[in-house]
Amino acid sequence: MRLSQLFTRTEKEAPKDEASVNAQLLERAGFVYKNNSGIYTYLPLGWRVINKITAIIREEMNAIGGQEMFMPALVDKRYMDSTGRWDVEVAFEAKGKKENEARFTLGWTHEEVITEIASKYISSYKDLPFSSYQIQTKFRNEPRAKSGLLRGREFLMKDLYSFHASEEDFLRYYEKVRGAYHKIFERCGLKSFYTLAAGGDFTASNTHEFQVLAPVGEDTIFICSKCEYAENKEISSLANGGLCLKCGGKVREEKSVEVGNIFPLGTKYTEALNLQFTDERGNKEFVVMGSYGIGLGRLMGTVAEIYHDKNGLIWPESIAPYKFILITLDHTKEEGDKLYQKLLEQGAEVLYDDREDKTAGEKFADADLLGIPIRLVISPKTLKEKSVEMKMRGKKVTELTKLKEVEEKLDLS
RNA sequence: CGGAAUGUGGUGUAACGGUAGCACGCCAUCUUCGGGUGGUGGUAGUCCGGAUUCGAAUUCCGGCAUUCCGACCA
Repeated sequence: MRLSQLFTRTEKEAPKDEASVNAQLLERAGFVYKNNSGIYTYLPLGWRVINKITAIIREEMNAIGGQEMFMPALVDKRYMDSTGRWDVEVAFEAKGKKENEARFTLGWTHEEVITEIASKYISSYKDLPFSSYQIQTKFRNEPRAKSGLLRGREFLMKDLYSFHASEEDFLRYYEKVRGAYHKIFERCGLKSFYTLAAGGDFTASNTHEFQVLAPVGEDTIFICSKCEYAENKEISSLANGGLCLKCGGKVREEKSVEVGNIFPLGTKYTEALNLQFTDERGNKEFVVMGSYGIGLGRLMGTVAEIYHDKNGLIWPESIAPYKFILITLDHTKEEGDKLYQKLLEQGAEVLYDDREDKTAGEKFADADLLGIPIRLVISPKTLKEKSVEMKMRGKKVTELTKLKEVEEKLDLS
């Protein structure tokens, strides 16, 4: 992508109507646009990041047998009535303009919907286990959207649902999802703490959250400094400075962002929607269920909260919108074009700052703000050495690489 | 939903109740060319509705929006 063609532009000053670091940087850099409180557009650069995250999530979900599908965002009232979740506070209602038309909720979760669908295809223990996920916009009328992408009213979510013949089988899968989630967050550059928590509207039993430590987080968790056992403060029996129940290590209190959660649902939904199967002995049993969520925007926002410096974003390579940013200085566009073509031919993801009306300072400042991992500079200075200068975002050192050797020296994939 | 703050060109800001100004951006042009270069000309604004007043960006009332604190948070 040529920067001269990119339709967004960076902003020198932080927007005055955003206080959180993630929103300030992502808006300044042109990754997102705020349409309303808690409602954001992903602009081209931001959408690339989302797609990177999506790809990672898909890989890990597929690896544990999740089958991707896509459910309606308009969820008929009958679904939510089946479990008494029509009148929840966060639900948006949607209906046509005419009187007495069907009423819908804008999907804020899909347990009811997928359970009904599953009831068509699951009738025997042989049909189980089964798990399926989707990546879709969720709508929740949050009483207070806040912190940029961290708590929105409309947001992308990966929701996975699993169905099992027994509690034991469910628990085995639960642990698999746990592993997959840790991998996902790790691949996005985040260290997540597996945290015992409450289930809210979803289930009466305890659930687990994946928490990433960050001051901006709205959750407070207790973590054992030794074994990393963690509990959400809202249900915790631990105390700051106290001792861990598991290993006796010292417990500390931290602010954190809930980037994912996993819920044991038991038979709450399968009973409500009468999803039963016939077991080996011919008995009818209710299917045991779990649901597992990850907010994509929140994940992206959390990465921005953690990976930045005073000059801007610092994307982990795995989810950066582009791996390289190529800058030309002082009328070296011709050589820049050549290298850009070469990189493209090698399949490299490169953002090319070919703007001729910008000074070196502006280009460097933009490269920093955008947070592209590897910066390549071509200038009269480097060309004298028949080289291109390389610098990693967030590091001070630069090194020269011969133009001829770019392909061998750089990992272009 | 309770509390607080703030709404001025695209962005960030200034203006005692009395000419809406500055910087950045953008357009044109010249200049400069390794960390937001310098000049000249141009472009564009008081959230919405009402009230007070000779006169309202400024005061008052109502609304809407955004942010923050709290409640809530699958």
